[in-house]
Amino acid sequence: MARIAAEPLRRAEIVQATIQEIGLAGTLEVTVAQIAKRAGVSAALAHHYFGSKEAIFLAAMRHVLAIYGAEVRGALATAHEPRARIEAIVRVSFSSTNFRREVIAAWLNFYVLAQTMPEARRLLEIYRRRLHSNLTHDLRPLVGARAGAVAEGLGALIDGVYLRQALRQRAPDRQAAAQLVMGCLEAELAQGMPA
Amino acid sequence: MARIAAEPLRRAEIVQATIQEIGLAGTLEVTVAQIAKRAGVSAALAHHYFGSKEAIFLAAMRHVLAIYGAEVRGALATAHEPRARIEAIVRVSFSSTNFRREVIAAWLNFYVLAQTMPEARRLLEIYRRRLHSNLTHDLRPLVGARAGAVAEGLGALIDGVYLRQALRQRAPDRQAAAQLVMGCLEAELAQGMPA
DNA sequence: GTGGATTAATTGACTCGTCAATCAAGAAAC
DNA sequence: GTTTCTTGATTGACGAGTCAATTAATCCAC
Repeated sequence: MARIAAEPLRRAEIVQATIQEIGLAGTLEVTVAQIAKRAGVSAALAHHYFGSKEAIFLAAMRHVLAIYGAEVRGALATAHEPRARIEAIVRVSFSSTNFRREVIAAWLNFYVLAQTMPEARRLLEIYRRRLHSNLTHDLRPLVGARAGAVAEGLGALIDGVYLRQALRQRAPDRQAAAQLVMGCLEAELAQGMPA
Repeated sequence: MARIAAEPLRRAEIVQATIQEIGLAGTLEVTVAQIAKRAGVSAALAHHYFGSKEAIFLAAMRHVLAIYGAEVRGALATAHEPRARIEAIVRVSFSSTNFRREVIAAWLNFYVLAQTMPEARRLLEIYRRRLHSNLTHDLRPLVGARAGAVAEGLGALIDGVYLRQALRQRAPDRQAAAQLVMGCLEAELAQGMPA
């Protein structure tokens, strides 16, 4: 062996730098050199560890999705009432970790990435399905057969709020964003079970 | 003078080709050569008429927004009841002209474009503001002071449905999409005026 | 009408920059 | 002295934008 394991550290640094660069540029048109520079390494090293630019993007995506997933799991672990669980998911979606400039820009660009990279599409599909499944599960006791449709709506709404935030110049207003989705949830819950 | 005016025709063809290429690629990473080839002209001609790739993208964007705007105006012209007007806007948003593969992909990428091009951002802002204004106007008599918030929600939801459709492989289901948004609208209207 | 003059339309070939990916070699740990 | 870590230099491809040249329609003077 030689040296302490630098690989995991470097990989993490490069992934972080990738998210930051995408956030700063607002685009996937970021060069490996830029990413590497921000990570404090050479472009060659980034290629050495990841093999390709695509792989770097995928790693960044996995990271963002992993963080989100972990937070959701954490929040759900301590919420037991259906209503509270749904609110927990919404709150995590607009937490300070996830609902911030770079990450929002990253999400937007991941959707673009998914247009050309099957693996990226697959990752987003997993996120979408899990969100849908979580929401449906806890909506069932509240709105019965409408659970699926309402879950679909909430999911789309969350994505829409992200998309629109990407357009804004101002810093994300987590409170307002969460409130907006909660309002819609409120209205749907008031509808109750289907007639 | 010389020849019949070919310029407007060519411009339109190039704009069409641009939307198609973006739709096909799912990305803004399309070459001017590709666009020109699809339009049946040389890349040099595209540059001649538009000056730059950015200008081509902006023209494509203006075209998509103009079509959408025109359809909305048309639909609103024959709807007078608030409820009918709101439904008209939703229906247009998921009309066969707007809610189809290429145009959806184009929208997604226009959001990315807006991250770097102020003019693109401006155009999307105008779309957003007009939608918000239209919805708020007709929501006022139905939900009173909540009109603004509900309009914001509906707008975000529509954008979200577009975003999610961009991820799907299947052809867009206009009926289902419109139904989803209508369902949310329904729930919000049932809430009525704020207490 | 007719034949240049004028002007728009159109393009192939070229330039110049950029960037992903490679490689061979150097530095540093153990 | 072996292995990992790291990089500068290089390559090869690609693509936006330019330009000079060609084509062809229309006008006008006669």
